[in-house]
Amino acid sequence: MKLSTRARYGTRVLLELALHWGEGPILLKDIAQKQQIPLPYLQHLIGPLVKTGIIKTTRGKRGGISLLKPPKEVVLGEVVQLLEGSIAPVKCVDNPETCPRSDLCVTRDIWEEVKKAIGTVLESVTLQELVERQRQKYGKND
Amino acid sequence: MKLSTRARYGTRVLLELALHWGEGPILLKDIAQKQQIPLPYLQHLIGPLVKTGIIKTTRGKRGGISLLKPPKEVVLGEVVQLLEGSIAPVKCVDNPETCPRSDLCVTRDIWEEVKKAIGTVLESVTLQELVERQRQKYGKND
DNA sequence: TGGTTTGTTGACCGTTTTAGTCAATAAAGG
DNA sequence: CCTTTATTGACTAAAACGGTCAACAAACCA
Repeated sequence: MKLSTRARYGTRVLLELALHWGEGPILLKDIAQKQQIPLPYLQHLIGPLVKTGIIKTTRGKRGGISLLKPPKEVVLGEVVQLLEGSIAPVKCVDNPETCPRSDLCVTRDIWEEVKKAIGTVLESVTLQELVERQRQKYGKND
Repeated sequence: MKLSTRARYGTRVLLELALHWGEGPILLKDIAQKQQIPLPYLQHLIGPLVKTGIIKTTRGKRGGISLLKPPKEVVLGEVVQLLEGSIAPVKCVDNPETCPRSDLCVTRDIWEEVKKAIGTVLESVTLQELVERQRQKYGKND
């Protein structure tokens, strides 16, 4: 029932980008350092984020990565979903056909409710909200 | 973000016991067959359930395992918690000291909300309710 | 043009976790 | 004492996971 490091790191990366929204590309190296993520690992993390159009990358001098949408429009649900593959606590919730007992299994119904509950929380949080929460904790100082 | 097989099997085992509440011990072998769980695996599953007093075991002829409390009093939360170790989606929610950034990390706050949401669902379901749901799906026929 | 900066990709590795098995043991019943 | 049944511990195979390395590609700059 643990979230993968991919998803945890991924949200932190996007939070970092959201904090610097509007300031142009941020270096992977800097993100790695600020968020304490191994750089080579980070390099792989961003792949899916680019592919789905959440961030864009810029190469060469003064390059880096940056958000494609304003923080207000990026919801945590899609991010976790993307990096985690699925937020369902069991396979059969997303793919009933993987278990022959799916249609009559009452425990499956519970796992489905769990998935919904998780989804509700994650759909209700945007990067913008994370930024605001962070600013409240830290004060404006980065 | 997947539930372990331990937890999935475990709830099915308890459901099976709840369905036969009041009928005396049920053979591990029968449970294994009905719920399609490998018997040797099942043998290990029950260990923690016995230890925490959710079920009791009886050896020898006409032995097996049985619930210690009525199904109404067994809540899914404690079962999953027990078999899963924890329902927190990240370590730092249960043990803030495992991450130095815990007190200032806003993503951690979100994971905490996720944990609460999962907990709320699981605390709201008892074995008795699973039994009733199952009877509704199947009719009274086992 | 060529070199430097930066992201991109794919192959690879070591560890841990997980699901599952096997076999030896212990208790209860008949 | 023999059979039935649960208990325990050692063990294994496979997958997942976190992480690294190195070769490559694009953008920029001089």
